[in-house]
Amino acid sequence: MSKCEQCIVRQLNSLKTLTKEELSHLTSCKGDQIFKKGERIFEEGEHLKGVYCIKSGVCKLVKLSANGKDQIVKLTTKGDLLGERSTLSNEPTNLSAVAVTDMEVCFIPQVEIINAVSTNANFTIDMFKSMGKSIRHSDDLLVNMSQKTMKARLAATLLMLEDDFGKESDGSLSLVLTREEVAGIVGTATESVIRLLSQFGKDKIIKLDGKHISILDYDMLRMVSDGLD
Amino acid sequence: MSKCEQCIVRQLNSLKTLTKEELSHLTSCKGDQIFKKGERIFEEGEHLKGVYCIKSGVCKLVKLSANGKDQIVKLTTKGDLLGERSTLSNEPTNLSAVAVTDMEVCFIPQVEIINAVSTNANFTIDMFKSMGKSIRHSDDLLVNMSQKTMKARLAATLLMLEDDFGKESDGSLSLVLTREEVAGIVGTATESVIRLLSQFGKDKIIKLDGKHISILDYDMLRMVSDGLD
DNA sequence: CGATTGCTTGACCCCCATCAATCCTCGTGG
DNA sequence: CCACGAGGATTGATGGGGGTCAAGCAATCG
Repeated sequence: MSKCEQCIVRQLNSLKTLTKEELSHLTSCKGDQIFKKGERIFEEGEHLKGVYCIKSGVCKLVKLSANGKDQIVKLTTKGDLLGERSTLSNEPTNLSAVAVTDMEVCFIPQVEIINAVSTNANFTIDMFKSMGKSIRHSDDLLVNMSQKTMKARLAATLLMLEDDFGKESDGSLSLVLTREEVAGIVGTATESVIRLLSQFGKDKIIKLDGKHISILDYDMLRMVSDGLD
Repeated sequence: MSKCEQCIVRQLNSLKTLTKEELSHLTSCKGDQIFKKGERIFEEGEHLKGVYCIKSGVCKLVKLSANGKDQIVKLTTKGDLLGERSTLSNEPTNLSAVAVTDMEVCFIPQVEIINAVSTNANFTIDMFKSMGKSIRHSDDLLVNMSQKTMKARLAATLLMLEDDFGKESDGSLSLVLTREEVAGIVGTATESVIRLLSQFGKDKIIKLDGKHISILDYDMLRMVSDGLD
């Protein structure tokens, strides 16, 4: 069981504002967990007993829509917290969390979070900031989803994937998703994703190598993402 | 200038957690403002100096998309706070606020809010709850926008309008919007809204009387909203 | 090495964005 | 009181986007 004081990941989220005392206490009460690719961390409607801090791996937050298809609302990774708002507002989650890759996470009990909020003003402010960012993210996404064409949405998604997860030395996107998962982000059918991707390939905007995707022409991709093509 | 202590509207939002002392202080430093239909309370990208508490009227929070069309992200009304998250996280707004009807609002300076957060734990918790609700709302909307057909989105919008704003004694929706505004919520062209509305009318699901809309068959409307028709 | 899961392509057709023209309605000024 | 203009509402025609079903292929795994 690793110590929170020495955890690098912690620097990436609101936990960075905790004092040494708070951290050492946290070490003693947190729990470490492993989730394998495809496993579910929690389920839509579940009542969470604390937050999860991601040490490694990638997780998708999904919501089942009326038509039975999963919509990926957000991808989270190293340093992100899961279930903060349910824990803080003491309400069931509205999303399910599913491991996209193998993951290491720390579980932090609700009491600790509530405690930190009521005694550490820095922590509170930081949580407000991160929730604010979350809302902004949702709003931006909302406008994208409702106003852009599928092509533009897919372009935006590819740019986002590179921005958030980087690329390998060969230039391909580090995070490898199934076509179905990409479709879940874009909000369309997998066939549409395939067709659009192959069109981008023909247009030399991206390069397809099996399931690996490399972006070749960033400017063009950005233009497509803005609907200017 | 009315007193905060006696303000009924305050009961509807996080300000209800303030103490008598905090309220009487608030009375002395808040500002009252009137906005006429169509006026803009604040603009996307603006740096807010505090939050607005809506005493009466309706306001739309909009975001300009790349294609130049306004997307309505949220409608707010009596008791809602505007600009909470920008004020708390000290960042520019990502949305513009425009009066849909004439409005009375109170302006509360940022200092007061920050102050309340750092001294009043109840206020903090309540703010977390309301921001949590806001995120949940955005997520739900996101799934609706990305997965549903226009018809289903419009049906969902009509149900939402009745839920949030009620109906008149004659059964018509209390909040009267232009077709263009409805289109801005649904995320489509005004012509599509018109065509879909008239189709709902023919199907006896709603009744159209000029710009006034009455819902006749709730069950059917809910089914359409779920894409089960 | 079968079987399940994911990928790809084709065909079909409906939904909806867009442009254009007309009608309606209401507020304003003469 | 009426004329007129502007913004909103409506209808039509048209074409492309993308949803859906079906079938075949590749890859991964027990």
